[in-house]
Amino acid sequence: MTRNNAGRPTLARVAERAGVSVSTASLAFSGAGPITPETRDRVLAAAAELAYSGPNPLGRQLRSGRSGIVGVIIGDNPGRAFRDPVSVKVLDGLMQVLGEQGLGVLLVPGTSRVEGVPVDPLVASAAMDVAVLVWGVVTDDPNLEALQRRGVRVVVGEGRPVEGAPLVAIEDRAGSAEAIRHLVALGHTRIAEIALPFGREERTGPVDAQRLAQADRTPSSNRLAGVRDVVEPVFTWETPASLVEHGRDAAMAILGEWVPDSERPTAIFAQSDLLAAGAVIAARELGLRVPEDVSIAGFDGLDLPWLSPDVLTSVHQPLGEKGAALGRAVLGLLAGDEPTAVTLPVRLVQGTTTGPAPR
Amino acid sequence: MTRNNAGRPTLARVAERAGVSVSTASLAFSGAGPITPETRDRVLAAAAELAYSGPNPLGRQLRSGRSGIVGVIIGDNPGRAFRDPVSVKVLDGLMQVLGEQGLGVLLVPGTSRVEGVPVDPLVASAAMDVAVLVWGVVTDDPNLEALQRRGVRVVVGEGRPVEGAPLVAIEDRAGSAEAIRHLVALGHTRIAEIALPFGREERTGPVDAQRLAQADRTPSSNRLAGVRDVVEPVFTWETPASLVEHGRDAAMAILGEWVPDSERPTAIFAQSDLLAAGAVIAARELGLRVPEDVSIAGFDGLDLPWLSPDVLTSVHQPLGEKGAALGRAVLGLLAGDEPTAVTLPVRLVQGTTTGPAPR
DNA sequence: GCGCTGTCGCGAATCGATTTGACGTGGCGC
DNA sequence: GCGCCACGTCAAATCGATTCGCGACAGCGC
Repeated sequence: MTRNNAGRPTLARVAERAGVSVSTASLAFSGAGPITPETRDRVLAAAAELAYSGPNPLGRQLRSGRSGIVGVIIGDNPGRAFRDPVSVKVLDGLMQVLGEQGLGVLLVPGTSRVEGVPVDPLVASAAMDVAVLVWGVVTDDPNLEALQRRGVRVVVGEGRPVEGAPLVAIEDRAGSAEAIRHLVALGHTRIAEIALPFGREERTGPVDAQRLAQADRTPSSNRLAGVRDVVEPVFTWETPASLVEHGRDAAMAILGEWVPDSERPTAIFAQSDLLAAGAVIAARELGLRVPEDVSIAGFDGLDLPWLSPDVLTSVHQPLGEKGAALGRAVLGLLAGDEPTAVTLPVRLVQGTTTGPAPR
Repeated sequence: MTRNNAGRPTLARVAERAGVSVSTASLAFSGAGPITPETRDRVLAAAAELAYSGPNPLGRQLRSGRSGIVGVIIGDNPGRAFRDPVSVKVLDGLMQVLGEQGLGVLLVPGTSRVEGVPVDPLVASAAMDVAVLVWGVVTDDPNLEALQRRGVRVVVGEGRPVEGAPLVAIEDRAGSAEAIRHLVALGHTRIAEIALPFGREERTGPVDAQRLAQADRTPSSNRLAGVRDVVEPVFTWETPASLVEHGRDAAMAILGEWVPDSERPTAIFAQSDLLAAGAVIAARELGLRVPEDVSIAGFDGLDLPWLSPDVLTSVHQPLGEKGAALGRAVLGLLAGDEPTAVTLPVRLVQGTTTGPAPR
């Protein structure tokens, strides 16, 4: 096994060449502690001659007990997780804040690829100072358990509260309720709903009361509740992920020809913008006009240029700010602050996809 | 400064409790070396009692000289980098391969946020065994220089060859040429081109010969060359990024009303599918039929359900496989293999967006 | 019963840095 | 001129694990 850094100079060699002790050489680089400019320059000169490019992070990390790495547990492999711009924007805000403190983001798959092993090996043993669980922590989450057992502190985004862990959430319930009130105010009475995955296992298809009772995952369960704070939807369809094609499939089932015109929902509330966009596309393909024949509202407030000329009516959530709040929670944890819970506000923004109910 | 792992048990404590030496306890966990089942069980039992969850990765890393971390230098902040599904798919393939070996992916911004500092602090000092430069290495790339100075080995994707670094590329030039030949065979003579960023600084707008001579970045410069292997485009527009809105803007300029019908290009080749999709949307908005009035071809072979009912004619590249090849290159480097260059094949797939030239 | 062989556990060195308390020196105050 | 203080440097301990070579002990064959 070739060692990774075979033959590279060490601080000891630099110190020797500069004619100082290792401790002094360390001071020259870290700047923590008294040292005369001449001594430091001598050390730096020696370093330059040896092509020494600064202290080995591994040594520093062991000594300080910190890796400078924040693990981000993404619900699935990136191929799926990052197809949704929502995740990307949150990650962006998070990296922004962490980057300013020199902290790096380690991407960790949230599902195990290996049968019989509950979590990814990285969850179980990669070096990280804090882990961020970005989406949908469920009860008895195996990742959460593994991390806590290791003593890795955790920040939770959009999940159920975890003892001792900061939580960053948004007003899922109130926002959903607001969207529905908007539809009701427009005269809609037959409102259908396209839901994000809310159960432990993935399913697709219509949802009945029994299935609904198993709603366990956030944020979908909160959004389900928000809808029901206002009306009982006439139809709910469960999707396996927040993707355009699933929204399209759902809307096809909701609006398809087999539904008598008199019973067809006049409005659809989708729990994400990508699902809503899929619904718009399905409506177009079915020859239905949006919003004259059917109104469609989403959740997230994404900018979707390809849906042009339509602009989604959507519950806007501050995605970058959510990521930033997660980042600040991480920093707080590292600084030893008491964990707190943050709930960010949302706001309904009307686009062109909702209008008065057809008569 | 609170140490991160204050009070957590160490291997030494476990060994003490189990009544064995530290070295034996280490063997119990690593499994490398002879140890009787009874001894190992005693150690594991002691570990369980102390809630010791396995060797501290930091200690292990220092000793082995390896961090188990692969840095992925993303050209920009993730907010921009991952808006393109191309990046996501490559990252997915990469993580797949690395994950199997227990290697983690550290996301590193490729641009510095701080004035005067050429690279992100993570590039300069984060622990990583190998760095992957995924997109468009330019000559004198500051990231590349910083990494090489540190002695971090590098894998290059889609860039100019780097001494001692494995390279993974695709047949950009041949693929572009094939797309153009397809258009020519359909009778198109006035072909316009929408280019990915190809210069060092970002620009938007029409491109003249002088600007073209500055083409420095891959893969765009190769695709430019491929087009010119077949015909000279009548018009080239440069975009700042591979995004739908930029493709739309470009196509608006190319197809807009100010262009006399007799001079309007009858076909557009875009260097990415997102750009091509933007062009399709622009054509729709301008009331032009695709492909009757204008043919549009892209590059990447993305699945774009929201472009429905259109399906892009596109040069398909094996994105996941590209990521996997990058991953294998990383593993090869770590195993000490001689670096090699890989070029993956592409393949033109006809969709519904190209057809015979209008007469 | 002696010696040889193989197995398993142990001690100590090592990875590369940080940090603390001690020490020497030179300057200054009284 | 003596003593004290401040400043800068250094030696040594420490972080937590891995690994190598040695030694002890048990079993076996003759």
